[in-house]
Amino acid sequence: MAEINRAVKGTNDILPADSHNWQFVEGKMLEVAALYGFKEIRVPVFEHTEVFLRSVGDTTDVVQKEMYTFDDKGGRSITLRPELTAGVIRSAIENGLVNGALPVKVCYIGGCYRYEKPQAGRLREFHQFGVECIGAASPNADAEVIALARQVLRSVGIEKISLEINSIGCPECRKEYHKALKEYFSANIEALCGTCKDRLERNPMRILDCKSPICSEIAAKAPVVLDYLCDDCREHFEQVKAHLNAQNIEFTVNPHIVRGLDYYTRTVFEFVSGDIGAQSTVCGGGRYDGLISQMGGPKTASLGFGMGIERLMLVLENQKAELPEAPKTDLYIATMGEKAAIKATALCAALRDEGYKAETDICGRGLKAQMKYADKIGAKFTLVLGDYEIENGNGKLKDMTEGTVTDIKIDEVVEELGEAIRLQIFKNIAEIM
RNA sequence: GUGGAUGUAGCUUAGUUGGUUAAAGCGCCAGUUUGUGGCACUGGAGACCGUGGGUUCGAGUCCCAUCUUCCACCCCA
Repeated sequence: MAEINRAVKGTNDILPADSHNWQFVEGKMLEVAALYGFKEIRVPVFEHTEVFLRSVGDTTDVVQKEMYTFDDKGGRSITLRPELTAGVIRSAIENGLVNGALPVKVCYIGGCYRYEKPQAGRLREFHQFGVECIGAASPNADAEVIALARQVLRSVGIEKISLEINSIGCPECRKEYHKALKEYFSANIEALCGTCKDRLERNPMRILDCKSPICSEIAAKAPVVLDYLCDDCREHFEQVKAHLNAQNIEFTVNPHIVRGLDYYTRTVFEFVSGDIGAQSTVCGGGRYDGLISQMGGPKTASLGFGMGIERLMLVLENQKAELPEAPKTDLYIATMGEKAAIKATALCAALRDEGYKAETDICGRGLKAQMKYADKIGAKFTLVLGDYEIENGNGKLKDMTEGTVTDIKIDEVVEELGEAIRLQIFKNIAEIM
């Protein structure tokens, strides 16, 4: 196929047959976030490249090899956002939110862009839902944010998913830990895989979640972060766990989860699914107490998470979760002849004013074809309009699931349809009971 | 960036050891006395066989390159 009708590698279309699922999921996300007092924030898809260098970290893979960066016509270096936290924090500082009432609770839904090789659950354009809780230092903030993520997952129908948490400490205790790790791995350097040898200098914590069997065997006996936490960090982590337990949120402490973005401190967590292939993290987040000052704002303890919507969709699909059906047309008006077409236009307008989904033929097709179409789109009712109905004002309303027909007055179609739909709903309820 | 698999109508596929005008099912459109969808029947549209080279008298079938999609590594949501 020619390039003109092919989507860019790693991008996906959300087609009309699926869009209602996205609307459902996104609706739940905003709804649940609102329960915790989080309001939506919308920030640009691109930022000055510097925003991401400073926040995500210029030694991370995301920055080093995955960013869509270009110069605009004014000579600015621009980058399509690889994640949303950086832009949201930039906005919070720029607009003075961090100087207002704290905590600032915001959430977002939007596209992110990373130049990676696509595979299951990984795209070059993907969508994230996330929250940022700015100016909340207490451990119950951590638990609240985790609870929010969990409630979102449950509200869309995901029960089977596990929560893993860890603390990677503050810059103070991490320094000690890094030293201990380097010593430990240096002693075993010959056995490590190639990438891990590199990681030893750059970021020794990454060796902990290496999947090579030899490395992970060595890593299993490595010093554990939790043993190196300073008193404050340890106490914070204990409190986070206590607040999670208080809400009956199950979790496992996994000392090997290490987030790949530089800004994380103390609490980090992931929601992981075994149902979607190798890219199993559906939601990842944590605390970033140093980020805001690092970006030129006041020192403000904060945290948040990002949730991959495509991955969440995969989980729903693979766990065969039940999603609401797409909304169907209430009434399809099949017409025969010019006069009927004009009448149908008027009736549809009246129905739509009252909030009913009404459609009529706009292709100039025959009656049979129109009925077929009404069937295909799942119309609840149909009404045939021809010379006869126009002349004496009476018509037959057909219930498409039952096949039954009732006489109605054309000019009272709004009331008649409303009544018919109510009857249908009662009947469905009666059947369920 | 590395490795493996893949590519024939909108979808799912068939296509013999290379041999004329590339098949089928589903879907789409139209008909089976302009008055009622689901069933059946009939007909129709729709494919430069992913793309570009090469081998050959001849390539959807063989070779090379390239791209896409899928899976894994790396990394992340």
